[in-house]
Amino acid sequence: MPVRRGTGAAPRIGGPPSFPVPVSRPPETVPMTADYKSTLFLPETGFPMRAGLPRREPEILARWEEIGLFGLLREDSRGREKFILHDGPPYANGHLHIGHALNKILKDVINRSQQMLGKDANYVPGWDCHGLPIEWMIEERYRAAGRNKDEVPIVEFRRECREFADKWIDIQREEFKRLGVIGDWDNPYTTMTFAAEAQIVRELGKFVMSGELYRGSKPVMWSCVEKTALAEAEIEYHDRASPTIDVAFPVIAARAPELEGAEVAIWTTTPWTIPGNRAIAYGDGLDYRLIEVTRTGAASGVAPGRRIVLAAGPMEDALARCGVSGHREVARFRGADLEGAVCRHPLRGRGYDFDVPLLEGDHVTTEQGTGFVHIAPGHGAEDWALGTRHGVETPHTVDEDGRYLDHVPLFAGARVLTGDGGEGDANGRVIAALAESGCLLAKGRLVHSYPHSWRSKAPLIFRNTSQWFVSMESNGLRDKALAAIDATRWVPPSGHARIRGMIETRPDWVLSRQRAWGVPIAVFVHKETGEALRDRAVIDRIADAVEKEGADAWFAGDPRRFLGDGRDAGDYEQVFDILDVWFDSGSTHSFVLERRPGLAWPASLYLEGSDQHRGWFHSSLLEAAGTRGRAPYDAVLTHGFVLDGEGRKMSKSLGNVVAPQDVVEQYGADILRLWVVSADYGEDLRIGPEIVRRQADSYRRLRNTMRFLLGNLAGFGEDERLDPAAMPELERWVLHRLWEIDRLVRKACDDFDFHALFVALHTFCATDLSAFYFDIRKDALYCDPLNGTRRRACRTVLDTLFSCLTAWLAPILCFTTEEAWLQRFPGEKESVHRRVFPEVPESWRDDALAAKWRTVRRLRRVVTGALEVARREKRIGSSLQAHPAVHADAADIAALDGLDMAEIAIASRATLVAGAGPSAAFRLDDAPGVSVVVKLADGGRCERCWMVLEEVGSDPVMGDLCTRCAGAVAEIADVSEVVT
RNA sequence: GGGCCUGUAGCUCAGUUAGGUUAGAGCGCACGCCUGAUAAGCGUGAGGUCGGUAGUUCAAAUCUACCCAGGCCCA
Repeated sequence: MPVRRGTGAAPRIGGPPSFPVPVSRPPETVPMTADYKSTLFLPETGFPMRAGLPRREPEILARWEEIGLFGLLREDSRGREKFILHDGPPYANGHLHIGHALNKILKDVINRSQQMLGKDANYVPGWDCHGLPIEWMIEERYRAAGRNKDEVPIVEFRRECREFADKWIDIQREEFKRLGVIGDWDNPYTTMTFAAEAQIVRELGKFVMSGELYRGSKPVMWSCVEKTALAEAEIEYHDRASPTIDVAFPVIAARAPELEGAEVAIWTTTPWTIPGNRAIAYGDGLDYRLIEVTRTGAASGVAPGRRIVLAAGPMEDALARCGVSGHREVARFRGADLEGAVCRHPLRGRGYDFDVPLLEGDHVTTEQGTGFVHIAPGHGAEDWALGTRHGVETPHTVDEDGRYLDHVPLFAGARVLTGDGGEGDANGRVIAALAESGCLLAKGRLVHSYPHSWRSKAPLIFRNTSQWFVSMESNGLRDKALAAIDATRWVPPSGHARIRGMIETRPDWVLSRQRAWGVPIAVFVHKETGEALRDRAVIDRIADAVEKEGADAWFAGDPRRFLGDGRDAGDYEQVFDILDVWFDSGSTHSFVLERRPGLAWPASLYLEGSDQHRGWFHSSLLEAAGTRGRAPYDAVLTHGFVLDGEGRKMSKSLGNVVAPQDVVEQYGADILRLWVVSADYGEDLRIGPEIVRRQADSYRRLRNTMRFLLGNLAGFGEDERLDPAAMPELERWVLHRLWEIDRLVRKACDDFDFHALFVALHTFCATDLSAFYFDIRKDALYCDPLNGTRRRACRTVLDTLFSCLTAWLAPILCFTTEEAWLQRFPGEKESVHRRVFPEVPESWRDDALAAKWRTVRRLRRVVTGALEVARREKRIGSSLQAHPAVHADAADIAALDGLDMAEIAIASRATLVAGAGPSAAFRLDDAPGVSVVVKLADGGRCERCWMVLEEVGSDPVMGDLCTRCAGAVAEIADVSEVVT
């Protein structure tokens, strides 16, 4: 006779008081072979096993938007201690890449965790808007349309740049939101709002007022055709033939007496820079030789008897160039021996009557040339840096056309390059003059890689130009910045040394750019004195105008409105250079943290990739140290860079780029967020198809843990809750573990160590819960009488686990934990993110119990090992078929006092025996003294709980059940009768 | 070339600061069990010259030097 199934499937468990809905029929009529499944309390939940994150996450986002979650959080945490993570602004062009995703997810995890630690983590995202890349995009458009940028009014050009930035802000904002990043997305900050531009002007004004801003000069890559400076990215390198010369600089002073009357040889491919020469660089660790020429070839301009200093490495080549066929070595030197030596310029007596000092230069090599480098501070970046460091002047020698200025002796008016980029007469005239002076040792030609303009394709030169600087020394900026570094917490600590090294040696900050899209260096220069106008009122008038009209006010306005009465605009030059964009972003702390309600200065934390030691951390530090005497942050956290699965840099050409949008679309943002915390982001991170798949695996375990909790908490009510004191040890052990993990979670959040947090939680879910606690308690949850103490204790703990796990994982799995939380608590404005981490009472701590259960699990491992052998021998399948006998020393047996080893090992029965077991018993090497003999459990199988017990069959009515199950079924039947 | 950093099982990481038992974990993998968490759950197992070489030491993943590979920032 077929068993008639009940009207419902499994008993539904409703709200409190929780009792099941009726089962199929009264127990008396249940036949011996009944299907008891419907009498079990099996898990039930609408929380699906398959996440479907790509579809579900946008729904959750929409709900957050709808309830105004960010606003609710601000209300909830009003008055709490603030945690301000100040957002480093990404540049507003292009879609997000994986590095953006890493950065913003990390920030989000930190903000959410600080919020749940009980703080007010108000996060205002921002964008960096000014600068070259956007200018190029607009220029590119003009080119495509056949327009010339220079013919477009600057205000119109700037407007197009602004619109371009706006467009990308909108796109990136949506992409960031999709990652689950929560913040004030409706009111982000940008560097191009009028208020921001005005504040940047004010900040610059502080450097003007302090006198730290000064006009100096610096060589830049210059196109004589376009008459403009070019940025690195606008430069192409092509082969070009250049003249080469070896030039002798006579020594006029040196420590070593042998050097008297000797000459230092330099080699260069730019003869035209010799008029700009002001020093010679040598390498400290290099070997040098002083030689005397004894024989020369016919074509040589070098006479025997001349004494020349050269580096040992390139000496033979250099002498060959000079036609020297015989020489003798007079002396040997180390570079360091040349310290303090001075030469005269080879054109001395013809307008070049200054000394040429020998300086140590760490860029000097012996690969080419003579081992000495001619230093023209106006014509090379390294030359300028070395010269500036030693107080050597940087002369202006050529104008914007590439023509020697009038004050240049001998060569005024000569051209380095012609108007169309061709070779001018400067090189030839300089070479001729050197030959006349007798200092030309050799000349030749060389084809080498040389910079050219990307636009005109004409060769470029390094040309000295006027620029605006912030002095590192005049007002003690360097010292202030170094002190600020020492007062800041750097995570990881190596960041301290990294930025310190940079600040210690960096030259003055070049603030000016000859560009259009940026905040102007809003300064007036007195035409006669060359001094910047230092007048608080003028600066305020400019800033106020910018606040109302934007920075265009500076470009479009009449200077008289700023200068005020009593000054003649004709006396002043208005500076139209713009600020280095690093000054913009370095000032964000002032127009965001200081001026926005709800925020605070300084920031609790700045968090960016490690490249920002040179970038934003650096510029923010200098800006704030100069204007406020300290860093704008209390702590700085850096993360590494994202590499591909093999640890290589990602590039389009390698085809190894992982786009965050693709991961989100295929797996979901929670998977990407899991990836972030699964790695040690203090170092470089890898991502590739396999690594993403691994995250999906880890995710499944966490999701299923939550699903198990939800399923077994169906209908849980407060009246069912049990006090820990009344709980079995197993439950109290779980509470102890929660106490331990709570501590770990809070410490990990303090340390921003989410990898440790993730590992701890994942291992806890997999090892302690799924493989141990849940596995053991499934029997009680499914089979025990509905309100049995053991079952109530377990459900109470499951409730606590749910509370803790959803909170602890919420900063990471922001979507999944929300889904799980709402599954149980679907309130209108309910959100897991509005919670704080649950209070875990100290009373849950029980070290003695933990020690005891370490023993329990050690014994259990021997049992499971023994069961596996029995399984292999086909003696058992399910562990419930077994009856293990555990032999252990008396101390271990005593430790199990009051515990049921059968329950713990999921066997039907277990026996504990003190003493050594039989020699054939199963043992594990790492559990000495413990052995297990697996017997088969005697008795019949309970058709409900599947335990094999001798008592089965003893119930007169339900002969196929054990006593416990018979009672449970009877209880259900009683209740069902009441209900029906 | 310089500054900072990294290299431990297929993957992600502990362990290195203060050298000391057979180098651990989770995942993956293989095999098996269960079929009442089921595109789940449980168990067992395999898998590592600790980037390489040389050195210090009774003893090195751990300290030193050099080398190789990779990253960021400079040059």
